[in-house]
Amino acid sequence: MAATDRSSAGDPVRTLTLLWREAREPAIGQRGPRPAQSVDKIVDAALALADAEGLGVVSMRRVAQALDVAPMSLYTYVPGKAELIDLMLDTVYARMPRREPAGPDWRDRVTAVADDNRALFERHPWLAAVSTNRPTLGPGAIAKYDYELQALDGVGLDDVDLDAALTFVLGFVQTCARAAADVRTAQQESALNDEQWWAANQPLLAKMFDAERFPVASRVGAAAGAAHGSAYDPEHAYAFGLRRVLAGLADLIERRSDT
Amino acid sequence: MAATDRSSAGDPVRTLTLLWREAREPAIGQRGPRPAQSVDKIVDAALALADAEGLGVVSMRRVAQALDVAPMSLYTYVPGKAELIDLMLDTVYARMPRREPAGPDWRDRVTAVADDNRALFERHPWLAAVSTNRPTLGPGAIAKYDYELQALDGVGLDDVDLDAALTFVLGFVQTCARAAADVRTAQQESALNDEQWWAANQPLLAKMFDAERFPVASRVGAAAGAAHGSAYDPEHAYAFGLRRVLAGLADLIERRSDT
DNA sequence: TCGTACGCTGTACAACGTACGCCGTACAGA
DNA sequence: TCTGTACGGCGTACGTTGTACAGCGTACGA
Repeated sequence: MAATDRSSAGDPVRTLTLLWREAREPAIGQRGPRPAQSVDKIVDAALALADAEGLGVVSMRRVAQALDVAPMSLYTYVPGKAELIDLMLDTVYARMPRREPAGPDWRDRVTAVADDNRALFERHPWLAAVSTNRPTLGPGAIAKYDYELQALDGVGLDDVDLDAALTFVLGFVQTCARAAADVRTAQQESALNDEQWWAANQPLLAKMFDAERFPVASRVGAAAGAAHGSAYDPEHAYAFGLRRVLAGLADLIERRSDT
Repeated sequence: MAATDRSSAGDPVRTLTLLWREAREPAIGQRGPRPAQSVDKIVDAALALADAEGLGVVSMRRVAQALDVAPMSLYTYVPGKAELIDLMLDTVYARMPRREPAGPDWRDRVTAVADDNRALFERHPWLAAVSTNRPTLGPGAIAKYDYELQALDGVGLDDVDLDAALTFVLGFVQTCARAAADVRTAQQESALNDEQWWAANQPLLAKMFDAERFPVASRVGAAAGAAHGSAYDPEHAYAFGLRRVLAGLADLIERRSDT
């Protein structure tokens, strides 16, 4: 299988029991050598590797090497790489801070949720590269869900809207984080600074910002580029977007005027 | 290089000239055999493959096979797979419909932009699997940018906010599309129907929806699951989110009361 | 003490992107 | 018309990935 870095393939029941650390399936008698590793050790090693060098270097061989173990030994504990990534995800979810509610104003509480999630993506940049964040339904994900729902609980939304509102907020943060990560990697892998880039693309830039073919794009693109110092400013996008998100939710919470 | 399915590595100048179909670098004399393929033929073949069978089967070998050509021949026209994906992206952007403005109300115009983008992700499901949508700055991307900006031009936003607002809308649609794609693939690869899944996970479900440990999650999760018939309903998430997005933008456009 | 369950691992396979160098074609210049 | 050479095409090979499989040795249950 040529799996891209996606989570969770294979038997979903097996994945779930693993996430909840339910009894492993042999485990009847305790014959044979005692396990020298553990699921947690493997997940921690993979996490350390991903945090330090990115998801790209997280291969089964590399994780095994970090544990001083043969690559195939990992498969004694984990069904495959997809499940390992699921475990990594659930682990960082479980370790997120669970503060006291940020205040009586739901806006402050939602802002805190958004900021915490943004910080999560900053602490673990590889999160933005995991293609699927499909709810793993592990203990960490559910604890996170429970905690974050509380920020919006009691403001008068029914439960269905409550769930949708949280999904909306988290989706926004994720999009921002991914965009920010894209900018970072783009900057890293092109060894060009801005000046060199503009010089090298001089002839094309005229076409790109052709005010006749693309009147609005050339005008707005120039203005945005000048304001941010580059084509995309993650910080500004987050600040702007969060205000829109809060205003959008306010319309639902404080007015309830639309369906 | 262990590239995941991401776009654009290598020399960005080369990528840009390719996107704009600028003169290829040899092309001084016209010696040697005439090219039997072309960039466009290759991109079209890759697009057909991706549309039909997903991004996972788009390998250089497979694209070459579709063109009845040896794998390495593709490298005569395209520097590598990353650039090929950039070209695929820009091509589908270029082919998006460019309608007349949807009406005098900016809400209708923004809704049309969102719907068109959602349709794009539905027509090309592999788009959701491309990890990076970093602006390729190809002709298609710029034409799309120019066209979509017009939906929000003239409503009283300054250019910087205009750019940010569009980014905000498109980010929302992208998040929805990715989530929807995740649901689809999850359903496909687990051959379990809902009933079997619930039966198999019976013992774990009690823990997962433990009303003592996770009071809010269990309550809201149950309500949302019952309302949608599953854990996540892409259609509902899109409808809900789009209303929030419009309300969030309205707060900026019609009130301009916050910074 | 012995059988066996089970942890561990070496080897191997299929698939990937792509570097390298050869082959043959067909035009530019003579 | 002839020839040198630029260039399209591609066969081979390398390094990397996830992981199937079979064998080996350990340490507990009986």
